[in-house]
Amino acid sequence: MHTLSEENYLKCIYRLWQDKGQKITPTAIAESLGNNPASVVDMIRKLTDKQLISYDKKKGVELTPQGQKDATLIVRRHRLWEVFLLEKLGYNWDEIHDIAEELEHIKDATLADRLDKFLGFPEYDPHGDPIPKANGKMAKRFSTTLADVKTGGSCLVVAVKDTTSQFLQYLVKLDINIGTKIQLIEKIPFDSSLVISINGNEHKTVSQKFGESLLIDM
Amino acid sequence: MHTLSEENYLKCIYRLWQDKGQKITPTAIAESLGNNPASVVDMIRKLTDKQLISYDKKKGVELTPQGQKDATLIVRRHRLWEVFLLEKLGYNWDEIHDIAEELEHIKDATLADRLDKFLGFPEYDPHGDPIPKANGKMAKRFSTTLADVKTGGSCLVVAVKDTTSQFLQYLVKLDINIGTKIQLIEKIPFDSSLVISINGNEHKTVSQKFGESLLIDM
DNA sequence: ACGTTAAGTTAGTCTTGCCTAATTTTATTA
DNA sequence: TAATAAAATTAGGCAAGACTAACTTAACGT
Repeated sequence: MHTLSEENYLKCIYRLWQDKGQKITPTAIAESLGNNPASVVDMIRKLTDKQLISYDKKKGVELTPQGQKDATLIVRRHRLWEVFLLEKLGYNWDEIHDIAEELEHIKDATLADRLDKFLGFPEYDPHGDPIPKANGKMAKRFSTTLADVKTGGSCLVVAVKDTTSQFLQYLVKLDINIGTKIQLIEKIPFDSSLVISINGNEHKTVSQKFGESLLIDM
Repeated sequence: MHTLSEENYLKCIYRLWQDKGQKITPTAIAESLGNNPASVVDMIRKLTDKQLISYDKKKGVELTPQGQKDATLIVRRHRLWEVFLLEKLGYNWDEIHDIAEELEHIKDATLADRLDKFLGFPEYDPHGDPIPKANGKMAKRFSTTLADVKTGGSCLVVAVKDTTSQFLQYLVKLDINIGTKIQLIEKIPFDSSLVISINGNEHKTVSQKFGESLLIDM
């Protein structure tokens, strides 16, 4: 199988691919992983040799069918472990990502499937991301953010785009969870800040960045 | 905290210490890990610098109080994960060791305690080894083996000293489990083979090595 | 179109953790 | 006790995966 590093690169490329659908450049990968672009070039060569990705200066980095399969499995494991940590071990929303980051690399042919069964075949992880099934398919991924809502409109929080504990802890503080109802009261033209009402409560102002990190369903 | 390699050395030293109580030499560690003695010497230096072990040519390798604490935690995590894999995910006896070998290195301050609670604070792991408590204490460890039983005597299997899948699969084949009753019918003087009766069934002959790998309670 | 900046790449280095080969130290035994 | 065997150690090296510095290629604004 793959090394820890290879798996992290694969997952990163997969995420960038899902997020943007745009051309994936070495620099983008480097930024995403906090690595040096030179290191990324090394790994691109390695993963290309292993036929997990292809790289073309025009098209950028792309996952091969095998690379997609492997990356999907890593994501599947990550999200299943997150469900386990939250539901079974009682961790908080903001604590599970980093631990799942380690657990996802445990190698065993049947582990993910057994865990999936044990957890009752969940469709979404605690952050609202769909969990790939054993066959690679997965439920719909949400893409509309709070920043896309029209003034006066209401929506439901269905997922988060950012899983850092800084963001998640902020959500806890604001009492926002998966399923929370948010109404967009006003957009401030100056800096695109958003004035919102959470569950019909008093108005609060959040940044544009915040709005873009919260996935919603209208 | 420690690297994967450091943790594996710590655990190995801990095991050798528990097993024999004798002097722990670089060669013994090398054999146990399947590494070259030269590599062991490197790591001894590293762990000594980190104040986890002490090394004296006369006394051999010894764990410092901190080293004991850290090693105990690794063993705790390993055995708790084994219980989880067997009881919750339905793995077989002989499949869990290698997976737990990876899971034991997951680093999180509260993970072991949460898992312990989730599993109902088990005292022993599926191989009959006592699980260290959060405070480092643990239940009695059995030390008498089937090879110590007197001819005609009976005993109960309480643990295995060998956790390789070769041995465990052999046990499955013989229908021996934790709690199985075994009577020693005869010892063959020539090669110390043992003629036994498992749960009162027909006589079977096992090797001395086999007898020494099965921990029992009289 | 050309010069400047950004992106990508190459070359060389470092650390970790392992190795082999050679050497020194310790044990064993004739 | 000397000879030999075994164990421990040192020296040097290698692969993975990161880095910095330097160089090349691409992009972009005037």
